[in-house]
Amino acid sequence: MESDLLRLKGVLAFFQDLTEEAWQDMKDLFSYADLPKGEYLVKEGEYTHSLAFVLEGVLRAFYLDKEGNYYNKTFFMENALAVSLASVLQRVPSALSFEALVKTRILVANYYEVSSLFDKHPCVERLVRKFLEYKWIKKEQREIRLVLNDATENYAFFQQEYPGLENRIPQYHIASHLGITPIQLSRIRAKQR
Amino acid sequence: MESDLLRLKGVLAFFQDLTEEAWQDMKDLFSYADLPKGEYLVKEGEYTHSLAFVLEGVLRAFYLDKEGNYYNKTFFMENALAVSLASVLQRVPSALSFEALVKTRILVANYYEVSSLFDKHPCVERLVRKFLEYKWIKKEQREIRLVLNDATENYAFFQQEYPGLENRIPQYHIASHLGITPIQLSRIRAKQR
DNA sequence: GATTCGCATTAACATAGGTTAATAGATGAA
DNA sequence: TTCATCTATTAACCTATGTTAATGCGAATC
Repeated sequence: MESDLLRLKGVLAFFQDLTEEAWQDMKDLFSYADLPKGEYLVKEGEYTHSLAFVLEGVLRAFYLDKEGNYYNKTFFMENALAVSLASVLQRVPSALSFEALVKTRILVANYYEVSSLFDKHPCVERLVRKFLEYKWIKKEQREIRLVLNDATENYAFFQQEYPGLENRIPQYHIASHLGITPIQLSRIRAKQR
Repeated sequence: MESDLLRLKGVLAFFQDLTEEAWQDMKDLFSYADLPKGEYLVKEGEYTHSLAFVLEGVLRAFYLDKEGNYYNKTFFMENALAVSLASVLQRVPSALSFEALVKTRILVANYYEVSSLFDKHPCVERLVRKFLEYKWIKKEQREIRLVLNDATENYAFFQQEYPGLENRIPQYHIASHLGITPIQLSRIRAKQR
């Protein structure tokens, strides 16, 4: 549907306005995909080129260590752009996996096809640069919060950052994102009531 | 001294080999600076363009919140490249301050002069890109460690990442980097003995 | 409808880490 | 040297969080 592409266009414009010609070339690179609950968009260890725009649903990007502990790095709700940046930029296997936590509908492009527009449309390269800078700042702020704040404060921040998400996915996924156990998250929620 | 520039060249080559012509243009952009203990290279709130290479000494990059709590984000020892990336890339005031923790000797360039070499020497732009990717990976790994590891594990990692630094700067700076109090760090060190 | 399973909550106990205060060693200034 | 200051350590106590286990609820399966 046309309105899905318009939503994408609007989100991209938050980072950088595109010329009409750039957008015409860009939008053709996206196609629809449906991810059932539990399906992976990117699996750890795979080479990936996916750049996904979430139309409906929720994805998580998570890291798994040798002992089997996992860490939910980021959630992607409606209108979020999901990409395994380190992997795509360096063309190395992804250290992260991306999984649909509910039935999810996305628009997905091949990042390398997008980057092939850079020479023809400098505004696309600028968009990517600004997106990277935005992610960099977000990452830096998160690092600071993890060190300076306790879990109660981080949970309050989570609720602002991902409105309503606490009612759409299991609590243990949120606990992992906060770096605590589901038991401790349950205590924090009990105090909040 | 020539050997100082050669050290810089060697460190840059870790990221990307430069053509001889690029290096000739690049090295002229650097000049010496001496920072007495306690002096700032970059102050929070300032616009900065500094790209510093540490010849001798230690710098810290730290963030200060409204309540006066500070967080030592990164230390820069010999052969490290110190730059307030978010600030330089976005040309916005730095959220971080950079301070010499001991008498420190650096080579310093204006990042914008370096970036003006991009068109003439694509290998310089590639070097910067690879440096950013390297920092991105480091940041991601640190985020994972902060969430999945406890302070004892993080201190062990710190000792590997910054060999010998625990004997060159006050313990409370290290505690801040680990997100704990100096008291807790003292307990961890006592157990280590 | 009965059963099973996944998930959230709670309790009880253990450990990690924060706070305050006292102490002592090291450093620097007079 | 002497004094003041800064820093690290330790103790005592408190809070946050982890671990294990029990409970109960709700969704999915049969």
